[in-house]
Amino acid sequence: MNISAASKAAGLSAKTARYYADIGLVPAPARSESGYRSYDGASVRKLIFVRRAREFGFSISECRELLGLYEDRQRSSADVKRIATRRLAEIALKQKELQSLHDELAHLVDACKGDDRPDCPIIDGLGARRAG
Amino acid sequence: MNISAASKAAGLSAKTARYYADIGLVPAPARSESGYRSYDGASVRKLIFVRRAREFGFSISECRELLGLYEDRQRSSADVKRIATRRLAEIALKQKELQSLHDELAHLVDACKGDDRPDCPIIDGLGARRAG
DNA sequence: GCTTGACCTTCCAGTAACTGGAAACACTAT
DNA sequence: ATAGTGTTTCCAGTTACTGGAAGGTCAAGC
Repeated sequence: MNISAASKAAGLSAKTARYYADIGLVPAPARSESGYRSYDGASVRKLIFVRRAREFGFSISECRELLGLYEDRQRSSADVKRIATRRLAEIALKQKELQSLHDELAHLVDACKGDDRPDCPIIDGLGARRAG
Repeated sequence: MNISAASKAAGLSAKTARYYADIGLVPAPARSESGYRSYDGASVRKLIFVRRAREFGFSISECRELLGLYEDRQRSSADVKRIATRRLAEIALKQKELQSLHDELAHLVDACKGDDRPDCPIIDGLGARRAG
């Protein structure tokens, strides 16, 4: 399996698959006689694993950790759960931030007439406050 | 007002204030005889405006646009509202994505016993799916 | 006058996670 | 033989800064 087929099967671009091997996130695949990368089922499964983990917002470094656990027959599910729980908390925090952002901006947008006059609560609201 | 005082008043680091002038987001401040940057009230207000806009998640390029409108006595509030509304839609989308991410990950975390055995629904859930 | 320390300057490099593109080689089909 | 696509490496660019080095400036204290 060449890199196009493999990355396509994993839902990644060839560039990204190459990149993941370059940075040592996944093992470097075998090479054909002419130097083409050659992927097997196991390598594709790892790429899928990484893609999914990235979609969940895990950083490359966390993906490295998770992939280590993915391959470790001796792993404890507690280790995995710890990482995922931390990530879950980050998501929850981001959600809260996004919510207050949304509310505040929606409030400004609501207050703005959106006509051809210059008076604009959005502009005023953006310039209003000092550091804090 | 030297750069420390100005950036502090605006809630930014000196590095960032320098950076904003370097990329032409805000006008380059005047210089003292010895070459120190010298900020006045108007420059500080612009820095505040940019900080607030950045906090709202507007990109540098959008900040450029907004700052243009901020300074434009002929602006129409409709122009501002258009940009803010677009941003609001992006936030709403991000919120939805984050929500489904949260639900999916929370589901996996719930299903994981978190003990010292290797069986782990989180790992399984990450590796499970093909591209899509 | 001199030193100390805080502040300022410029410039270069690095961050995260890729993405785009150039130049050259490989493979497949006609 | 040639065209077209796929692959290789390598370098640069993206976003929005941040860190750090090397050196100039300023105010205070002795």
